[in-house]
Amino acid sequence: MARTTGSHSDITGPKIREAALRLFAEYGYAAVSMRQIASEVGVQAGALYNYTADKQSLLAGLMRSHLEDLLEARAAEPASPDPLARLEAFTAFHIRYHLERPDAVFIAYMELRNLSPENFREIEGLRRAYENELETILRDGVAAGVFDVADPKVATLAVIAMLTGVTTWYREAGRLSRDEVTGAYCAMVRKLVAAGGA
Amino acid sequence: MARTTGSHSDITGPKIREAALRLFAEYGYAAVSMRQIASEVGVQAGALYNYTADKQSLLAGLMRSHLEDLLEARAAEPASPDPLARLEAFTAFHIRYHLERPDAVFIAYMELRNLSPENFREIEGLRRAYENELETILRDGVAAGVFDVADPKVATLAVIAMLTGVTTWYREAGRLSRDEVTGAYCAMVRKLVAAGGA
DNA sequence: GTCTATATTACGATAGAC
DNA sequence: GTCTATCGTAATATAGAC
Repeated sequence: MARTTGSHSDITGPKIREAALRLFAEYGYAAVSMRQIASEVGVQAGALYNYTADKQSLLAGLMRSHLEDLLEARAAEPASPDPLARLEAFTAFHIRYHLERPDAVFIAYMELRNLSPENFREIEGLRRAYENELETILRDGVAAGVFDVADPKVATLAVIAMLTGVTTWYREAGRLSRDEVTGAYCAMVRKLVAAGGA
Repeated sequence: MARTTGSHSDITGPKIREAALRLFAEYGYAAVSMRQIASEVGVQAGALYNYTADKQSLLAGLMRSHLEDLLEARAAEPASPDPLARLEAFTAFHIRYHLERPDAVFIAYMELRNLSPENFREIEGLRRAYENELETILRDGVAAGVFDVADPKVATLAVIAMLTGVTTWYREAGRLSRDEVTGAYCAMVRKLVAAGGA
């Protein structure tokens, strides 16, 4: 199929999203201008509006994609009847997935206040769905008698905060490898929820 | 002592800092204008520059004060020779102090990237000093044989992330009181670091 | 689909009167 | 110490040519 001269819609769209992701993560949504994004992509600012209604939609789209991808990737993980195995799998998955997408993670946690109310509700719903994955594991483990968790909701938030915190300090060139970090966190999470004699 | 008409330096300064703290926490440093801050205080924008060299200094000052106050309050807490008692005290202190200052906490964690390089280094040093408080407790407990922590540095960051995460979800009108939340986190932290038979 | 040009609005910071 | 007024710059978003 012949293309109109200067028609790059199939690559410009993703490039805009990549540039926005990187710049929002580095400088913050409010501090990044549409001109900066356009400059990074190699087009003029006006051209961005062929791909997004406004700056707000660009941000919301990035956050929505991140959380939808997260839920999808999580759903694709193999399940297990054993709560402890599921907990370890969740922990390893969470750390791996988040360390691989530091920019998206950063934005999804830091730019919530820059969402419009409707967008905020939607994004919060997706986050809640993800948290429910862990909460269900904890409740199942308690019901099976293998976990000792006084308040599964609080424990869920505590564990996710702990795990996500890795993204704030982990460096590829640092003292520990990803596997070592994952192992350390798996051990801590296991102790945190362990029943009596564990 | 007689005052010049319109002289309010002794109250305007703090009011500016309070307004900036609140607005930065709600909308983000980059999204808040000097005019907004001035309007909240009840003065014109130009008057702010009698109290701060520029917007950046205003932010750095808020973060410095927060972390210095945190370290000071922590130092004023009674010590104990027992690592477990010190750990519980640290946990309770951290949660209480952070829940009492949600705006300052939010800014200190979210606006790091908006600091100039020199200011960033200073603020990071203060944060590191606070983290060292917990790391020392963990190392002492390991040395005493009452804690089982494979990597005290990682455990320190994990615990602090877990504890600070409370500020993102705790609501005064929520299901749990501060004491209940503190109790829940103390129990989780205790299990997280516990040695064998604990 | 991208460009240039621009409408409109707002920003941080400063100068000088009072 | 605060005001009014303003300088110089940059923001989001749109219009119309190509």
